[in-house]
Amino acid sequence: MVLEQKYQALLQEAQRRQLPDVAGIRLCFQTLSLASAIDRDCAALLAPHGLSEGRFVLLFLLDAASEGLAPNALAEQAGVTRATVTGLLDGLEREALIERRADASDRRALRIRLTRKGKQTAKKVFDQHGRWIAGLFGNLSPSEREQLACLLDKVAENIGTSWRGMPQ
Amino acid sequence: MVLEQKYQALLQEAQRRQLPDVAGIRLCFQTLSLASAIDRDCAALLAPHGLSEGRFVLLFLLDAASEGLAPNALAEQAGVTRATVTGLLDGLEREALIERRADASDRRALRIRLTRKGKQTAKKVFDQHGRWIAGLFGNLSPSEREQLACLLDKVAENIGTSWRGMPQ
DNA sequence: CATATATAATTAGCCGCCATACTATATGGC
DNA sequence: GCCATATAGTATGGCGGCTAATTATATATG
Repeated sequence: MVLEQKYQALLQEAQRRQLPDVAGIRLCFQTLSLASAIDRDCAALLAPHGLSEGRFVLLFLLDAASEGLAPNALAEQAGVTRATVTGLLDGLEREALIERRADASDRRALRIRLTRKGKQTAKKVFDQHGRWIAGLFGNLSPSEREQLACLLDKVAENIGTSWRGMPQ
Repeated sequence: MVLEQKYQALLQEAQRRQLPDVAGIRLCFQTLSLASAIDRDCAALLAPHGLSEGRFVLLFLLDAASEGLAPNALAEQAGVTRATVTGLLDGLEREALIERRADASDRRALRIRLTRKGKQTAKKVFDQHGRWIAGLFGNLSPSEREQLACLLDKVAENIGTSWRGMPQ
């Protein structure tokens, strides 16, 4: 697997400096490079539909809510700020995939609904996205998948614990 | 391991819709969530030094080049555009970690050098960063590391091949 | 020598994310 | 009923990516 250019540069430097645990560093960079590659692939899949990953998430959430959702609910479910949702909705509205309607009972609030085009796009994209993900991990056997999940969990345990309180 | 909020929402929807291969989807989201968590952790480690990940990479490259480097060389080694390097250098210059000097032999070119503060920061941060990474993967045995690297490679093979030419 | 082309760095504008600050509206306590 | 406080959505500005365009300088070619 090819590391991202920046990681290749960092890794080379780490080797030159004979840092301890170069293998661990390489593994870290490999993980990050894979994730970036997946993100890029996903972005390339979504772009022709006028979607980014953030917009896609909102589209998905809205498609599941036939009555529409308020921006603050979208923000909470997507795990981003309301300000970010405003920006993503601007994009979706430009693409004519959603519409903002005033809420009847609260004049501060909005109700976001998919347009007809939004629903059509959603249908097409979800299908494609599902097959894409299935393809990504399709050549791993069930036991390999379990191993991978287990190893990722094991790494995740260490995050946030490994440098706080370090001698600066 | 806890998935990012957005992935949790997507996964729940995938389950509700009974999409095929929910396990594969979960594994994908787990990988992406881990990478995001690593990035966040790294950002938190670097921020007190006035560094982002991009700036850190340049700092690393510059520390290795005692004679300084031109922005275009930095761009190439870091794998970003020269325009991006200009922005990163602006940040590093604001933090007084680097200085831009005119190149003696080519009046278009610059030579970027670390300041004294830049060198000191570099030394501290590299050390801390190295220990941080080592800690991240420190609880994996050699054989587990090899397994993980192998599984990541196997996933990486599928990227870019799994949706091109799909029935849209 | 003059001109065309290539290269170095920057600027400007876009995207998606964030935090912060603002306006409008609801709501609860006195 | 009035005012403090909370909430909804947005505006603003920063960061770090990108592409495309600009300006200055080098270099190669006729």
